[in-house]
Amino acid sequence: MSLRHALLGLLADSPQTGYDLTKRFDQTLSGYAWSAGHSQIYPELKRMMGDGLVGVVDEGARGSKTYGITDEGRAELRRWMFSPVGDTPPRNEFVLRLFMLSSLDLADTRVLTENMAAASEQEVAELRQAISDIEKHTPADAGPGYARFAAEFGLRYFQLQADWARWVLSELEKHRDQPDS
Amino acid sequence: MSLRHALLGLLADSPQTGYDLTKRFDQTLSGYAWSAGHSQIYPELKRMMGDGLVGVVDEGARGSKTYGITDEGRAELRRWMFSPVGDTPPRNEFVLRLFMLSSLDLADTRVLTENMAAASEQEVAELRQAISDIEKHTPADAGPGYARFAAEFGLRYFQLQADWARWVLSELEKHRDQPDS
DNA sequence: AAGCCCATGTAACTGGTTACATGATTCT
DNA sequence: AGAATCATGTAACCAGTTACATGGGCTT
Repeated sequence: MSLRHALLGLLADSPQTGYDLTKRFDQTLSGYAWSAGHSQIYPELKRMMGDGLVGVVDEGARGSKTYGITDEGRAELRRWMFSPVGDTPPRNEFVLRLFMLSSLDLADTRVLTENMAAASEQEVAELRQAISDIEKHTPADAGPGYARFAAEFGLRYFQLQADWARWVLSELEKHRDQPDS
Repeated sequence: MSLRHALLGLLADSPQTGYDLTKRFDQTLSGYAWSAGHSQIYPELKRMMGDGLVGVVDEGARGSKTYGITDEGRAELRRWMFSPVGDTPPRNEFVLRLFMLSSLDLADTRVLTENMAAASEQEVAELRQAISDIEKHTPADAGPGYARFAAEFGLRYFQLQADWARWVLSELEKHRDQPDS
């Protein structure tokens, strides 16, 4: 049940409403980590309150409830962070396609791989821009930048996709004389 | 509905039974692409036959049915391969944890990051071994090795995780004088 | 004959998505 | 006044997991 721990992690940073949490999922996690809609988040927050992991720390306008993490919640989050990974099976459509490349003929494979490389390079460029923006607005003596860490991971990930696709193209090039092997 | 396309991709390689397909998911795809159990695969194959994407090409012992991809199935697979990615949301527990690092104190962050680096390095070593085994048994004049492409991706992916984790540790080191920022 | 692997299926349940529904506040 | 955004919720549905169930064929 990773949704629960994702919510605990976000609330560990600062207390937030279900609405805020929905946006955070959309903006920061849904890229390559996890995703959830509000219809899943609101009921889960209630259940987590029942389990003592979070509490309502404030009620504002429009019936909004601000949830905060409890000590018990923090302990549970830490326990999860240190537990072995591996339970939830991965779902990565990009990688799935890459495993299926062999179902195409050579010409299609080249076109598709070229597309993948270009798309990944596009994402690299955007992330590089975003990171340099972050760094411009961060004083040199600030503490460790966790948002920066995540962005760096994303950058390296897309760079990997691009490099890998270019490498596949070069391997395919070696076989251009035997088009049907 | 990626399960359907994963099955089409596997059947495009060669006709197989539901049982075979279940094993292929386990052995090759469940690492970082996709996963599915037999209880999901058997009904889906039936539905796909209803939709004309696959057909039973052989019936063997123990009531086994060997499915093969149809022309219609091949066309659908190709259509999917060239369609924009992005529909199915990612689920990657490792990356989720990495986004949650900031919820730990500095000492815990160091220990956990060190663990992540070591685990990834272990996987790199195993994959490197597997790849060199593959290459030993492949004649130099063989066609493009798609299994090799996938393994290469895996290798680079775990190498990325390891490198990133080591980089985070070095960044944290820069801040060891301000333990609570 | 016993044990293992092959082989297929269904049922109950859980997690996740889409659609429906409502209303308050803020901005223009 | 109208539109956009804030804010929460439920219901129906779909995808995926776990558990239950059965039996044939192969090896020792």
